Amino acid sequence: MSQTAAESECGDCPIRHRAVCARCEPVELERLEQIKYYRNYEAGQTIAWAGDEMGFVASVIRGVATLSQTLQDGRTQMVGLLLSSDFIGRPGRMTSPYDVTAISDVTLCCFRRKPFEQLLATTPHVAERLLDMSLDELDAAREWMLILGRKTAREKIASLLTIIARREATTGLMRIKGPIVIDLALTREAMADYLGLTLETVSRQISALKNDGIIQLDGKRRVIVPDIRRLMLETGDDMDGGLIS
Amino acid sequence: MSQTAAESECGDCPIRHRAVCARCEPVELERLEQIKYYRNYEAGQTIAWAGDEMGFVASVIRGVATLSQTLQDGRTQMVGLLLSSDFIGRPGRMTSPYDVTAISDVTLCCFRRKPFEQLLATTPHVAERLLDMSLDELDAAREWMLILGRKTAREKIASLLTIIARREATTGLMRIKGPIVIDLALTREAMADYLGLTLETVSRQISALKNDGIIQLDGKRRVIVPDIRRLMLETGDDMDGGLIS
DNA sequence: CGATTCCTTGAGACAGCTCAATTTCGGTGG
DNA sequence: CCACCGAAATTGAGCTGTCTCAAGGAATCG
Repeated sequence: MSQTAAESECGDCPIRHRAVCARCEPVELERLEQIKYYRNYEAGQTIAWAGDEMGFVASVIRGVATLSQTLQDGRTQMVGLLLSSDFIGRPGRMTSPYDVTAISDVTLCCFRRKPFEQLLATTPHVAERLLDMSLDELDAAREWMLILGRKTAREKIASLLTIIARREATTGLMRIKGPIVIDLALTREAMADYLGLTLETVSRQISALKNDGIIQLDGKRRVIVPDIRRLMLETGDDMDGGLIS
Repeated sequence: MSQTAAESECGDCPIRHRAVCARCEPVELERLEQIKYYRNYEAGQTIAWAGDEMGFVASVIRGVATLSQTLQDGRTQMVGLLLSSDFIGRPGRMTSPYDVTAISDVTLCCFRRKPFEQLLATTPHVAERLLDMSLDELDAAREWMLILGRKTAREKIASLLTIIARREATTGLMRIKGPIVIDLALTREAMADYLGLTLETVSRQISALKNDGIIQLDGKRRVIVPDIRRLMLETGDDMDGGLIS
């Protein structure tokens, strides 16, 4: 009764073809449907603390969540940025080793852990899809490691914007030419935690990119990229493979 | 005919119970056995360049290999450190996005790609194990991201030594108390590429840890840790969960 | 025993951090 | 619609950890 839209059937789900359930047959989907329930979080709310027991795994239907780790003295590093269709939780593990936080309003499609694990063991399509998604995340983590380890502050900002633009493009319509509008759910501090910088450095580098005409700002959280290729040139990446045409 | 020891059966394999084949039934093992072959690389040899086509996936039987990425101007970041039993390659992808390099003498157990993928699709135990290993690697990558993004040079060195000590301990016998001997296969430069530092900074910080009595050196590549807990205190990590007793 | 590669150590430069004001934005209530 | 408030972002000035450039020293191998 809480949200009619969200409580709808898997067939109508906006992430049906991208989430962990993407390859399910109707029969498998029916089994998933039996163990699923929706959950909402407000921006800023913690979904789970590191070490907490989590009774479910979940797909992000809507909004942005983060995984992050903290050192003794409070330094924190974001280690996962979860957008719609991304998967939360690890089968076979009761507790999350990371803090999981909603940084915008978030809706999750949760699956009770035990039945989900049984499903994994019995239906190949879920397990296959989860493997693929995990390997994609591993690739993303490795790209992220290059950013953290070897890029300058300016390159880090350009890389983050490019990554988000790329992901938004995959979801909606892909356009190489013409201005791209990026809606950052992230605060400057969250960007700093993503990139291993301070929020002041993030702010300075965004200003610098703006002054160089590579990006424009519309309010605090919206970035307009007139020419994505100019932005990509700022990432420092080897441009061999890529979406250039 | 080339190496009698290496050409032996899976039953005698030193990584039998830890590699991608760990959970295989005898029947499955037999199928694997049909598509496997061994390959050797010398220290320093490249196993694959980024973008190269790789006709196989493989398990590391012996030695140490690395995955690394390079920026336009030559800056490089290591993104994977592959020890014995680790898996190389991604099912469903023809080319490696990373440079794969043997940094010591390496023996691989290779599986021809196509038959391996068929095996994946038909035998659940290989796919299950691969999912688990991938998720472990993802966790490792995230720990690594924290190191790269937020730790000081000294903390980075201490973390690397702790990680290698931990992995060697898993292989052999685990000992919490008493001196631990770490055989680094890595040069200072490789450590720098791992940690996002320069080799000079690595050298300086190792010297500093030595001068503080936290480690001792035996030659260039062998480190003796008299008290692992003192080293772990230098990592900056939150020590809540861990192998303390 | 020379040559090569790897490692150590030093001195100065600089990118990004810290600390400290302001300013801007977005919402809220009058 | 406007005035106000708090959170978020910007900007400045000085500091510091790591990098850069450079010179030697130690191990390893033919």
